[in-house]
Amino acid sequence: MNIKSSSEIKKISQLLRTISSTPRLRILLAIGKGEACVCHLEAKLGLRQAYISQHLMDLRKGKVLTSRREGRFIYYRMRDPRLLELIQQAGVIAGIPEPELRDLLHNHPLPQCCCPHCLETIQSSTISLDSLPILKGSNPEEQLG
Amino acid sequence: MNIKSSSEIKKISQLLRTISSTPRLRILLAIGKGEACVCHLEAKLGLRQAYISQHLMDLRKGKVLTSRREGRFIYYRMRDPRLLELIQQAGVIAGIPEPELRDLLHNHPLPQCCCPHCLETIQSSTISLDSLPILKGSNPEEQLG
DNA sequence: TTGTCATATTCATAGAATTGAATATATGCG
DNA sequence: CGCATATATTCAATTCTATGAATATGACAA
Repeated sequence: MNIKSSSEIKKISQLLRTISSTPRLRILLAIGKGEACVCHLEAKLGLRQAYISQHLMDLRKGKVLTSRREGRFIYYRMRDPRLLELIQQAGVIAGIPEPELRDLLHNHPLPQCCCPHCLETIQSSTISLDSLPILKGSNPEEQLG
Repeated sequence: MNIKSSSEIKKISQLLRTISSTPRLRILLAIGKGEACVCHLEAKLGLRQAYISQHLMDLRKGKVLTSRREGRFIYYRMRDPRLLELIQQAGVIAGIPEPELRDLLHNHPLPQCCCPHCLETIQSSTISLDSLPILKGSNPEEQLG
């Protein structure tokens, strides 16, 4: 649109715009430094699958995330881990106090997820299996491996 | 909208959204670590005054800029200078090479501007006055002090 | 092949952001 | 005061973006 609006500025603009939406920020914080599959994010964020997939598509198009298939599951991770620091710095500038910020960036365990990664986490964590919420139409063998 | 979308995430989201628009990014880069008045930005960016003022209003509402009046001029500056580093870091993550990034962040002199600050800069700079572009309806005495 | 599970895609639309045009305010000067 | 300059505000129209609903794809198992 503007002659002087260089392609470099457009790149920065696109990156910031891509990560600035609330659901996408939540997805990025949920992925953190590791990996997450869609069902993981679904369980963690309480959003519908199709909705999450749409935002994951945006994040892929915006070169923010990469994906990797493993059987039926697709795992997403940051293309550049420095992005997490950028978000953190944005939080600092936005005036969020340290404790809240730390909490945002900390990844709590995820008993509601059914993917292999999370099952491992649950088995090796100190969370009592009795405290797990009941999954709708769930199959105990699948849930607990 | 989403129960789990905390107010902290909304703050980060709002900050990023505010700075992510191309014209606003350009304004922020033009201000840099210093101050700038509207006419300065107008000259530097080649955008209309009302348009710039609109975005400055957004940036003020988004707590990104503060303003200070000095006579007829109003000078804007970053509320938090770390924001410039954030933008720079976004540039790095967006894959902009160092030289281009350095150029984006570097503030070139501004002969087209008429505010007292710029007149000082021109007078103390090594730029030949003969090379200055002619302002429409300009008054040489005002231009050169 | 049929079925099921995990995930992706398409489409329609409500709502938000961007922008242009016109106009208003505020300061300083003569 | 009346005028010029610097900046702000309002309003309407267009253009994006976000979201929901429905459906499609792709892998695996029986």
